[in-house]
Amino acid sequence: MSKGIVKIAEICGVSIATVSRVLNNSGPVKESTRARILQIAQELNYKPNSNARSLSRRRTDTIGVILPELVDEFFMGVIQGINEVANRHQRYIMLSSSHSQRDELETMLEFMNGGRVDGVILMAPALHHTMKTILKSNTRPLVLLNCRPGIPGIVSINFDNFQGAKVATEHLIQHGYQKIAMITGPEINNDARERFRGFQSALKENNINLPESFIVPGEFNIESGYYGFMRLMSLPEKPRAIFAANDMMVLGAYEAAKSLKLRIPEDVAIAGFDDIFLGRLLNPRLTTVHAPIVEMGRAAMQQILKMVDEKWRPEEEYTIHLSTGLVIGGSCGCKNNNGNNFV
Amino acid sequence: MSKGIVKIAEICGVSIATVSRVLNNSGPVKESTRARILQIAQELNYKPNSNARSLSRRRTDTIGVILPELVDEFFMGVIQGINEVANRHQRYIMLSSSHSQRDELETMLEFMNGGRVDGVILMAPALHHTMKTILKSNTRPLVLLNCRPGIPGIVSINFDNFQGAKVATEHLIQHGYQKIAMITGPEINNDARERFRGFQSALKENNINLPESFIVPGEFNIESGYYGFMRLMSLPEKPRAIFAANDMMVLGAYEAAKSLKLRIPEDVAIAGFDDIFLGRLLNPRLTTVHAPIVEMGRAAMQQILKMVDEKWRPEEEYTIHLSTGLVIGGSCGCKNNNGNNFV
DNA sequence: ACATAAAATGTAAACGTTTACATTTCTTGT
DNA sequence: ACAAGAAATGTAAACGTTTACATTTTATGT
Repeated sequence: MSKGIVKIAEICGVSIATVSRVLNNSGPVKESTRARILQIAQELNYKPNSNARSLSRRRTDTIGVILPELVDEFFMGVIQGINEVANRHQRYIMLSSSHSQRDELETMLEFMNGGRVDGVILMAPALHHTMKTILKSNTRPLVLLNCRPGIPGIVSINFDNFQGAKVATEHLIQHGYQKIAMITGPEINNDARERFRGFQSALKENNINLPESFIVPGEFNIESGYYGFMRLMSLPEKPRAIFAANDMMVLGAYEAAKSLKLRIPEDVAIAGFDDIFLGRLLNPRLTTVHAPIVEMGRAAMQQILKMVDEKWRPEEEYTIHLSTGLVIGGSCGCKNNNGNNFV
Repeated sequence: MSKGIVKIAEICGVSIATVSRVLNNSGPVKESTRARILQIAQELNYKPNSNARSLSRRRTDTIGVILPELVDEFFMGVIQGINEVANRHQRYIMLSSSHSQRDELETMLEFMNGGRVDGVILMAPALHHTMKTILKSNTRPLVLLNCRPGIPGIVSINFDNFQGAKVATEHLIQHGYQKIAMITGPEINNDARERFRGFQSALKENNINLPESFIVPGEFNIESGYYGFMRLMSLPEKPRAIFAANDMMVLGAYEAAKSLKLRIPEDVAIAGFDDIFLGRLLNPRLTTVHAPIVEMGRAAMQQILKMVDEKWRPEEEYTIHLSTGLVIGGSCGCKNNNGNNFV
């Protein structure tokens, strides 16, 4: 027997066009037939075949999301925000996390040219140049997370890393520390670079000298935080405070401090960036910059929907900065009055 | 001008059938034309339209994944495993996390009848009965995570909660503790029930009495762990050891212990379940049961692909148990020799 | 050179919708 | 009762593939 819309049409003794009109609320249909069709559809448990539908309408109601990896609390937050807005607008999300850059490119190509999605949210703190050329062709709406490629017609969303880092650093300065070091993030990472710039800027404006040795490179993971801390503390002239480019590295630093029997913040103060869940459990609680990750996911989805639904495209490069905020714990030297430290 | 496969056909001066054959490696094609077609396709940056393709082949190479919420490290792990296998098999994953049960049902219906996916992985520790009726119609391959609905033809994958809980409890018993309490999980949660059963079983086999007051209900979150611990410690007869149904609750318990100035494990020993990242950072490090979450994701994807590709369906109810393992920290009373406690 | 089979290619009908356009059926005012 | 316009419905052509079947071309053995 016939299927889908045709079946309904046969049962109701109308044409498929009428059925389609009812199902999509397009064009006028007599109330009685509308009701009848709706009822039969209900009874048959009918759901329109989305492939046929997408083929015809040339849109899928699906947004592709490409993330670098799926390991972090960080990505979880972004997905959560994306999903939230997607749900609200009845969109589906196609998720892909690519381990290799090869995968990333392949997926992007598929998304851009394969008709699988209406638009793409790409999170890529570091952009392969082949990817850049792909992005320039710019076939479908695209929102970039955590990077600014300088390509017209593309929206990118970033934390205000510069400002956040600056504020955190200023806070350390206000405590009276003069010897402040930083454990940076990977050179290629856009966030990392901006955070470093913010740090520098704060020092400069306060006329605080920054010796080369006070800049140690990290990799955004626990281990590099550990070794970064160790390295700083083995300097002849030790820093009094450390700003770490992300919280993960702070975890390593705490561990290192413990094994060196250094107290935080009495011997060395610390501030981080991201405001991961764990930071709130540290003892002393971590002073850090809150990165609004869920908000980033939401904003990304909202932007992409705007582009898809309203065919809106930015004229030039268009960057949204999500403002960050300082979360004060005890690690910077502030009196830490919260009782959330389990450990 | 014409598009897609037609365009290629025109340029190469062949029929679309030939192009299709080349692109899909179906049927024989002369080597020279094959090469030619492939080259043109390459030049045009051609990707087959997946909607047309799916419509025709009646498969989408996409697997739907429905999760209850997207907040936890737990879900992240599952997705990671799913994604890993999906990548390897060139499949796409459509992710949906539903906050309301209404959403969950709606999404399931769409996935099952809308032709958007080839199969569904559903994680639902508690199953709405409407969902059960939907599942019985059983239109597409389905893998259930963390629940066993007792419906034939459906695969479900679970941690070996019973065994894990039993082993953990036995470990506490081996330390010589006789007064052992448990903070349980939500009644409706399948994992929670099984873990409780394992706990009971261990006590019973060792002839240890379990007073009613030693069973306090929790909600799998930090707060309930906190209050559960408080409640147990305000009993006239306090437990010497506590088994918590998951690690999140342990976090609350640690906090409570701290505020009561009770030492772990000297005053009260603790064991948890899940082996979350955080547990390794606690001081003392948490003794817990490792739940192989990434493995669960992988297994789920593998099963669903088996069902999709080989049209395999289990005759009856079919449950896979992923074995758990005890991770020994210091919270149970063991000498904790690892140096990973940052805090 | 010819019959026969194998290899290569082409034709056309699906797949299940949407939608522009055409046609029929109602209203409504006269 | 009729014309004119509005409302309701129908027809058929897309959308871009895959694939069964038919046809043409090429290779092989005699």
